[in-house]
Amino acid sequence: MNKNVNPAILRMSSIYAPTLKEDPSDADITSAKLLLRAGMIRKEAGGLYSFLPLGLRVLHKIENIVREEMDASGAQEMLLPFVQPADLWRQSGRWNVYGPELLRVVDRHKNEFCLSPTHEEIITDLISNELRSYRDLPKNFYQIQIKFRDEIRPRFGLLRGREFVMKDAYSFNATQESLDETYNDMREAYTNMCDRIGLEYRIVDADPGQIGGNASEEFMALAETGEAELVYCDCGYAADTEAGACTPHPTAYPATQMVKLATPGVHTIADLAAFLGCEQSATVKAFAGKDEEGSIWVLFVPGDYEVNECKAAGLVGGFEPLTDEEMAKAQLAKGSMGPVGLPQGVRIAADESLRDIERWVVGANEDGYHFTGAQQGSDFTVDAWGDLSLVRVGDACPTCGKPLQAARGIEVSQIFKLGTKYSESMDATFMDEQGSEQHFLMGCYGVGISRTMAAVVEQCNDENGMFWPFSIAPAHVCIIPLASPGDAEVYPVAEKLAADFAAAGMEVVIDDRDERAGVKFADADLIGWPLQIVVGKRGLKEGSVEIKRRKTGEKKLVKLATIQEAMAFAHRMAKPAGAFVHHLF
RNA sequence: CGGGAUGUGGCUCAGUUUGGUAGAGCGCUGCGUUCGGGACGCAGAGGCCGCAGGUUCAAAUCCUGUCAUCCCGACCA
Repeated sequence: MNKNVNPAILRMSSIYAPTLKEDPSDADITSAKLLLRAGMIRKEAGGLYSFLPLGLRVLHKIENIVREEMDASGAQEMLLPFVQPADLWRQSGRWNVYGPELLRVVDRHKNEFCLSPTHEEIITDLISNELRSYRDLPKNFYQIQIKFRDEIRPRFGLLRGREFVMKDAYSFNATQESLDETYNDMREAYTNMCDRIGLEYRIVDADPGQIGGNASEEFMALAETGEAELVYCDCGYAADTEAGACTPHPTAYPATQMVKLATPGVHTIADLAAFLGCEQSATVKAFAGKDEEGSIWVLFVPGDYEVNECKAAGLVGGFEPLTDEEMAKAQLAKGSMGPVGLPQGVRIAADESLRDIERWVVGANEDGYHFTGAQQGSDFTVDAWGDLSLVRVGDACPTCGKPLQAARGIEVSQIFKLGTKYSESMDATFMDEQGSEQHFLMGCYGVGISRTMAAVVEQCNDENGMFWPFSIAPAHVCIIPLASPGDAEVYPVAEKLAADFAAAGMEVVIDDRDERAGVKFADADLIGWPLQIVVGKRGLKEGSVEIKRRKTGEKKLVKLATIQEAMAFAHRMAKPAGAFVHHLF
């Protein structure tokens, strides 16, 4: 094993980074293909990856940025156990709720444990014993650790692994104002992280969902390959499509009494509107599902909108669409459901916007028939009103009214106000100023570290490979000597450059392999070092080397003397990486 | 968990329909010629064809089971 004479300089001749010419056949998304091809990660099994040296360098850089921002926010780092006793999960009630995604194991004493998918239980248990007074609050603890979730279908490389690296933080606050403050601090810290990492992202309103909190936002890295849909507006508003506020404008169908119409050949809302010669917005769409207790609900939204199942869950308390069999069993006529004459016990929920529409055009709960002019209050009554529609592109922005635009994104992090959900179930309390026991107000704040790495690649790639932002690149500069190792003309210059860069605080790698120029160029492009410096005989004749910016492809011949000056400058200013680039181009 | 597809040297794949004992390209080793955008020649190494049964004189190939991977659906950082 060769000792590395200057540890600040990476050597391609010894780094374990086996690059591949072809895409591995089981890689299904750009980031996975490129990270695998660049020798940064390897797949062990479905959703399980090894990080090779270069990949780990990137991962560590992201971790450190996250760590710095968390520390700056006043949060304190901890490390909680990865294997957790089942009892804690039984206390919180999630042992049964979590389902098969929670991987359960039994030890030699037949005690049950789980591989932690998240750490609310253990942190709450940990601090509840010793964080006793309002004087100790607020506190915010975080850790960077592996999580395990036994995904139904792991895919998309690091974007949806079963095992993944996450930063999770949990805050404990005495008052709502304090929780709001911590939440905002986290929001700011996350904004800083995303900016430093170089992501193109949007902060979107998210669905607090079953976690039971009352506010939540997600940081979405914009990418066509993202799984999440979002709507946004130039004014800065953005929301997860599932959480986006939606204000449809249904129109009234002209009718003064309820009429039952035979509607042969009508199967869809479009058919119905055409049959009646009206806008789709003048009809009402129905959708059946059941709540947590199994009670059946039929939801109604304006005909030109879709039902938002996520929001429905919030309104009626858990929501699952009925299967065809369940609908038949409940005597619901698929395709012609309406609020008039529903079976006993079926409840009705409707979109807020329909409140102002007195008479509806709806199914007659009988195949081939519809009602026009079904009257609210007399022909039927609505049990629950709420925002139930799925926001569409072009809808008015809730803050400024301009038409919303659509995009896709990768959820790289999320911040939550949990409230007392876990402190109540785990009975974690503190003593307030009045000397009475209170449940902690909690917040939780997660960053998908390994997912972020993949998200960056999804944004920063071209036909030749990746290009890393300076802040998280495995190294800043790759020096490429175009000669056989030991060449007396080229190598001394290349080595000197490498040493000078390293001395000035740059992370530098030298491609000292005995490879042809094409191989070195191709690998450098694939791995995505932000800067490449080609040292060849051609340039050296004039005392210069070629500098290439990977991201833009810009190339420039630069005199060695100029580089010396730039390094001296960067050294004086104690500003490494960035300062070089500006001075060299 | 349903529907579809695929498992063949390190990687990407052909061969399976019509059974006859395994191939190509890349990569790897050695020698030579090359050397500013994934070079060329010659000589090599490397596979009980995912696994387990079965049919057959004979199975990568046909049958059964099983495991894994990928795609499409319901869940999620």
